[in-house]
Amino acid sequence: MNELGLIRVFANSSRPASPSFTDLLSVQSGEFDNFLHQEAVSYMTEYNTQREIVFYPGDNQLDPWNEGEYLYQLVGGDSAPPFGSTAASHAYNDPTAMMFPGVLEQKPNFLADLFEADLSTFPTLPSTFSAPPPVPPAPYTPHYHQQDSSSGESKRTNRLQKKEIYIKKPLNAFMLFMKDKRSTVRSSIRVQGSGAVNAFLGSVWKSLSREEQQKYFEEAEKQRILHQQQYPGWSTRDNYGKMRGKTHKKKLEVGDDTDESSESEAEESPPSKWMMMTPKYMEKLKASKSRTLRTKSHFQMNLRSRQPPNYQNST
DNA sequence: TAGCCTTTGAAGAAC
DNA sequence: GTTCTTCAAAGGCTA
Repeated sequence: MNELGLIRVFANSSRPASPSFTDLLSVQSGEFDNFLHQEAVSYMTEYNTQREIVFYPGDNQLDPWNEGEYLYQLVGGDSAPPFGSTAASHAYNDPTAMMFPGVLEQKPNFLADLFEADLSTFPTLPSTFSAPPPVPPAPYTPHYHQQDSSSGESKRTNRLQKKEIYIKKPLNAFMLFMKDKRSTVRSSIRVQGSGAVNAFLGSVWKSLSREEQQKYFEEAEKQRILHQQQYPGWSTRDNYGKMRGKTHKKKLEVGDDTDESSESEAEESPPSKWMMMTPKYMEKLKASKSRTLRTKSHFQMNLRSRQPPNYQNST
């Protein structure tokens, strides 16, 4: 198992739409190896008032998603204790010490020092740095099952399948990505519920390059074609309404925009810290300030701008 | 035990 | 043609 890990530390509770994961993937490809061997801090960036530190104490081949990968986010902001305080020390020492035994024994105030330090003294990627040839990506081997009722079926579709023959929609690229990465992320960020995990994976997905997303689009297209062959004549409309429940009712209410701005939003539960860190939440916050008469449906459409699928080249 | 939450993408419905 | 809705997965939580 690789003894690798990374820690991302945010000085504030908000952060911009992240270039960070792309940076991370650059690390994955080995670009920063020379630094990593020498420095505990692999990479750090600063944008506006945020500081992000990718912490990588290891010298193995990098793959953030391999077994042994750890990701921890220390959320700062108003409610976070000041760095250097006992509480803060506890907050970041615990997971870090657990992840990187020995590191903090040598540098007990490591993270606090980082936040006090002059960023310019830390290693960044020099423009003249000659990166080694990129590591070719491993062949994609998804470890999930399609139409396999024996493993982890969703509660709702499982229920429906017991009642009648129910053919599920093939998974799209993002769903495949989530299925592939969920377990790793869930164990890493240590949050309960899939909501936060999915929110995080959504932001990760958007930070991936098209090349990195491509394998999932290709796999989704393969599954779509296979599904078409297996169930000729089947259409997604066949499933319409079969999941209908409170969700549907709620969305219908949202569609009635006569008073949605006052009531439905007032009834929303406050977002978690984690959610407040997601780029989507920040977009939402920004949009809600300028919103006047738009309906919530319009609002959602704006956030979820569509992009043409990019699997055409793969066939 | 049903539904919510939360994400993106695809497809169909509605306009 | 554009906009909107639904459903794919996951599992802890709530009513």
